[in-house]
Parts: sequence; structure tokens; C-alpha cells
Amino acid sequence: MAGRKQFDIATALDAAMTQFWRAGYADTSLDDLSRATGLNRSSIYSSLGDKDTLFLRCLERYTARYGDKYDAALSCAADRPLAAARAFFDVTLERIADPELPDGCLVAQTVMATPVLSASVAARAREAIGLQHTRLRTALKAGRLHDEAAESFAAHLAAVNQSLAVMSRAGTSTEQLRAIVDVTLDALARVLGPSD
Amino acid sequence: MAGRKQFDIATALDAAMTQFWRAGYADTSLDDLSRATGLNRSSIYSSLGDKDTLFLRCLERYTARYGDKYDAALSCAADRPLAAARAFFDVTLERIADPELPDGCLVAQTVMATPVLSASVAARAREAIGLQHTRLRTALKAGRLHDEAAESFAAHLAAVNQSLAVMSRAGTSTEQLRAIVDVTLDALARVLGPSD
DNA sequence: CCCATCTTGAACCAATCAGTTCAAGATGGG
DNA sequence: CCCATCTTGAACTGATTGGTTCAAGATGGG
Repeated sequence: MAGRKQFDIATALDAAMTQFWRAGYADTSLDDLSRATGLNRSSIYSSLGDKDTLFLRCLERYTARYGDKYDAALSCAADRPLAAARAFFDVTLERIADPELPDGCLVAQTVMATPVLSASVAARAREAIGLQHTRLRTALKAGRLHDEAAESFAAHLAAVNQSLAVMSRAGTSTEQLRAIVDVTLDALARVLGPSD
Repeated sequence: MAGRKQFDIATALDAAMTQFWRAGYADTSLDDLSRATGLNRSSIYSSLGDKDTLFLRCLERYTARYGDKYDAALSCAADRPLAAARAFFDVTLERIADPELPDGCLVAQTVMATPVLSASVAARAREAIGLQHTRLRTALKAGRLHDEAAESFAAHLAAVNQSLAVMSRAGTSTEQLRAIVDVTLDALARVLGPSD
């Protein structure tokens, strides 16, 4: 096959993203990427860039896709902040429950590998964590939480969300993952007061 | 140097453990280990085993060392469960604050790399997570928490503890890490009642 | 029908990987 | 003093790494 048509870059990027997500940067070779995408080595190189560039594109894709989902989940925070927080965790829990997708989290995996990754990649992963924190803080403030509590809970929610990535890889059941977030949601419900 | 004496195996193991801890299994070469331990390649191979064996020994060393610290921190759980939980997190927070030691956590790092590690190593890492859960559940039950709450909070505490490994690598400040655990401790204080 | 365009497989490169072997040298006990 | 014991550096193997090039082939537009 050749001529005018091309393979589907979006599909290839998804495949590469999933591969990086499952195995991490270091444990993903170009051969792995070739196998995962069904593309030739030279095709990857010519149209997706080198390994570092491709990884960065996959990271962008990941944060954009799930960032949108997190935003949507938190969109009702002003009216029902507790429901928003629950929906926020549901995005992660549903992703983990999806058998089509790897466990864990590409951002968590990347952050953990920070000491051995290129500066640009490490910075982008840290930025994603910071953005998650900002997202949560904004939502909690909109939910009429005072600044100090919003700051603390934003950090806490972001951390617990990342912990799900670790625990899911440790074989923790979905019920236990749910129990982990329920403790957090109960704590949030308490500071929010009787409403919601 | 040769003859009757030998190098200090404990020191070498510590150096290897720190290297694995910082860079993970995949990103640690035998040359890295040689540099970190100050030992020759062949010395490592002959007296510390191959890479897989050595990693397993380092993982055992890590879990034993900090397992003891976590046990000690939780030893007062029957009398003062909240103080015990606080001391539990302090073990992790002090480890992260120590400039001599890497950020993160060897167990968390290993669990995240589960899909690409040998079965024995992956199993050992999962076992360490399970042991942490058991440790916490036992302590919380001793602190007069009813079974259901002890189960939930044990999972939650273990997860938040692991989240500190991720967040510390994301550049989160110690104050923010403290805020993350304080939310959890407040929640625990509430279910424990007015005492402690 | 034919040519421009694109994809593909294969090969190549230098570097690194884990693993292993071994002779040379240093040391201490007897 | 000398020999058994241990450490060391160096070298080697075969495999794999990321990166790059290129000729051959397939395709579609004109």
C-alpha cells in the first residue's frame, strides 16, 4: 500500500500511547512500538518522530484526553462539589476497570521515572500534576470551600488519585480502590457541611 | 587488596539499593551498579548475584528496614491510634526529607514496573504492599476501630502513603505533602472519636 | 498508461546491555 | 617466606538498543 493514502496517525498514536502507558519509557523499544502500532520502524521515525518526541506527543495526548474528562466531571462543582469529586475519581476508576486499557497511569509512571528521563519530558509530567492540582483547587473553591481547605483538599485529592495508579498495579481490587476514595469523599463531605 | 579480608557487603547492598531506588530496575545497568558500589563487575556477579537476584535482595532489604520503622511507629496504636498513624506517615515524610536518600519509594517504583519485571520480583513487590495493608489493619483494629472502618482506613492509609512517593517525585513541597496526610489524619481522628 | 508519491522491509551503524571468564596481582595465615 | 585465597581489571560474547539510510514496490492522480 502506498500512493496517496496514509495510515491513520491517530490510531498509531493511541497504540504507541498504550504501549508507553503499560511498559514505561525505558522498557519500550522501537521494536515494541513497531509491533504495537503495526508500523515500520522507518515509518515511525519519519512520521511520528524519534522516541523522545513520540513519547512527548503521547503524553500530551494522554493529558488532553483525560484532562477533558476530569474537567467534565468537575463541571458541576459549583452546584454539587461532593458529586463533582466523586465523578472525578470515577474517571480514574472507570479507566482502571476498562480491560482494554492498561492499569496505572501514564503521568504517574512518567513522574516516577523523572530522574532518568529527559528534562523536557520530566517537566511536562510535573506540569500535568500541577495542572491537576489547579483543576481541583478551582473546582473546590467554586464549591464554596474556603481557600485554605480548597488548597489542602486539592493536594489530597490529586494525591489519592495518583495512588490509585500505584495500587491498581499492586493488584488491589476495584472494591478496595473504591474504599480508598470513599474515605476521602467522606472527609470532603464533612467539611462541605450537610448540603450536597 | 585481597587475601583474607573482604569488602563490606552491607555497604555495597545499601549502595545498590539506593541506585535501584533512584533509577528503577530497567534504568540501572551493571555499570551503574559497579559505579554506585565501587565494586568490580565480576565482584558484583560473584558475591551479590546477577541483576535479578541482586534487585530482589535490595527489595528485601528495603522492605525489612522500613517495615521495622513502620512497625515501630504503629506500636502505640492500641493506646493512641491517631498518634500511631501520624508516626506512620512521619516515617515516609522523614525519608523523603532526607537529602541523602532518593525521593520516591522502591516498592512503589517496582510495583509501577510490574508489567515488565520478572514474576518473582513483581510478586515480592505486591507482597510488600499487602503486608503494609495488613500492618495498618492490625494497628487500627488494636486502636478500637471496628472491622469495616479498619479495613477501609488501612487501604486508604496505605494508598496515601504510596501517593507520597509519586508526589515527591513530582516536585511537591514537604508542606504540601504534609497537607495531603493531614486530610487523612483528620478523617481518622473523626471516626476515632474525641479521644486520643 | 505512466509518473509522482508514499510505504515498506532490510540492512547498517555505533553504543550499550547482561553475563561470563580468566590471568594477574595483592594479601594474610601458617 | 610462601602458598592458598580473594579481588581486580580487562576482555569477550551474543543480543539489543536508538537512529538512519535506501532501494524496491505499491498505489493513485492526472
